Amino acid sequence: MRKKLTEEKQLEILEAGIAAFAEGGFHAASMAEIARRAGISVGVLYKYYANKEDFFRACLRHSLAALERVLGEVTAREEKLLTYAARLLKELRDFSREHPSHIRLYHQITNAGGAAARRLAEEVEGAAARLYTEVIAKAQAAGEVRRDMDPRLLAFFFDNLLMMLQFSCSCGYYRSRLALYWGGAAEEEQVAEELLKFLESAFTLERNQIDHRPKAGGRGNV
Amino acid sequence: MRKKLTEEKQLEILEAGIAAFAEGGFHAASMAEIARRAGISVGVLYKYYANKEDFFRACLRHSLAALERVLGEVTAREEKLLTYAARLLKELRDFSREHPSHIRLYHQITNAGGAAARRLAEEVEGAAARLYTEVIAKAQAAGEVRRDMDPRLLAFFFDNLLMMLQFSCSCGYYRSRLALYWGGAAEEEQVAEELLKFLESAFTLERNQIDHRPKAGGRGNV
DNA sequence: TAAAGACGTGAATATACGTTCATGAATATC
DNA sequence: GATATTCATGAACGTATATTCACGTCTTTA
Repeated sequence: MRKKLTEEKQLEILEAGIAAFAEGGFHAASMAEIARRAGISVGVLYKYYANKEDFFRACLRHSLAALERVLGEVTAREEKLLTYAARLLKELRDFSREHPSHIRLYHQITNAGGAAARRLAEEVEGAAARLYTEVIAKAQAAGEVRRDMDPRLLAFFFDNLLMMLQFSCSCGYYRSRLALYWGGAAEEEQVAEELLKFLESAFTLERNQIDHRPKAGGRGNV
Repeated sequence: MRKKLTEEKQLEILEAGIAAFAEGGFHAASMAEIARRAGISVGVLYKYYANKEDFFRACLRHSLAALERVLGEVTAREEKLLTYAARLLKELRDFSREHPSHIRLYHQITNAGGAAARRLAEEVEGAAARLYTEVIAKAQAAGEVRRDMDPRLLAFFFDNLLMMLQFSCSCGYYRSRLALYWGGAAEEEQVAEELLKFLESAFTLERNQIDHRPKAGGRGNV
């Protein structure tokens, strides 16, 4: 009997799907085009996956698993929050350099891709949310980080900035948007470095105000 | 002769298109469905617009114009940066409460919607980029804001946070993502307020370091 | 009031795409 | 080497939808 598709070939198919879906979303990608890209026939797609949506979910799972692996590898050790953030940033940057389509695909599901897809993504987001919140809460306890803000919101803003940096490196629109701000030859390295400086201040109150004003409200001015 | 569509009707059509395109992107929306929503026949759509893409661009233009108007109304007066930011935040929040689809549509074109659509969006983004950068540079000159970072990047991070807040209020995925962090009953007001605190610190270095270290690099730790 | 012109209508058309299935090639078994 | 079995192939089918156009209706004009 003819051999089944090798595992590498199956991964190749998933990658082709991810690339296709990442470009214009679920509807824009066509099964025939995906098959052509992967160097197989449409029939094979339907032998391995029930239909387009099923295949889409498989692509998504594959992509999110990779993302989750990165996140897991950068578990917080005993270290300063900003050291952790710097490590995270570097890993994410490496990841999006190697697999830009994965980031683009993630971005796609943020505005399309049915309830099932959304739930998958929310699993990863949820894990990140818990992780970041915990790390930040610890840093607060250690007196490293301001205590006048809820750690959950600090984590939220932190993740927002991380996400936008990812998108700005991988997604077409956000890339040129960054160029609008920073000029054509955007040095991602430098942007990441500056983001750390930005975060450092954001996580800190002026030193004489840490520990002193657990409910700071609006104090004077900048 | 039968009267042409009133101007209100034409706006209604645009709004129907915006709502439809905002939901699942260009491909997911169907002309027939849009016509039904607007209470007209498909024929009319093709009398007023050459084709689907032309209509899409018209929707986009209409939507972006509204956004640009808001941005224009909140021009920076002589005031502290954070006062400006607070005003901007409030106006944007009002806008996205009234026209959530406009925000969602904007979000859509960040990952689909051809080169022409992208150029339209970049016009608005470019205007915002220039505006924010200038306001921040002024604040730096006035000694309100740290000088160890490029105003363009400060503006970039600032806009990133604003955008994410908008999305978190208007777009389905981002709404539930915020809920992951902040719990179900997300009080947008409070998130916005806390964002201001976050920004306040981010824009500031510890006071004794303002003006003293124009190239601060990584100083100690949080 | 009648004829002409302007305009909206929605069934009909063409096309693109998801999905299926009859076919044939490759491998295993004897 | 013959047969059976497994699997990929890609043309064919059905459906969805962008687009068109012959028609009907309403308004103007004389």
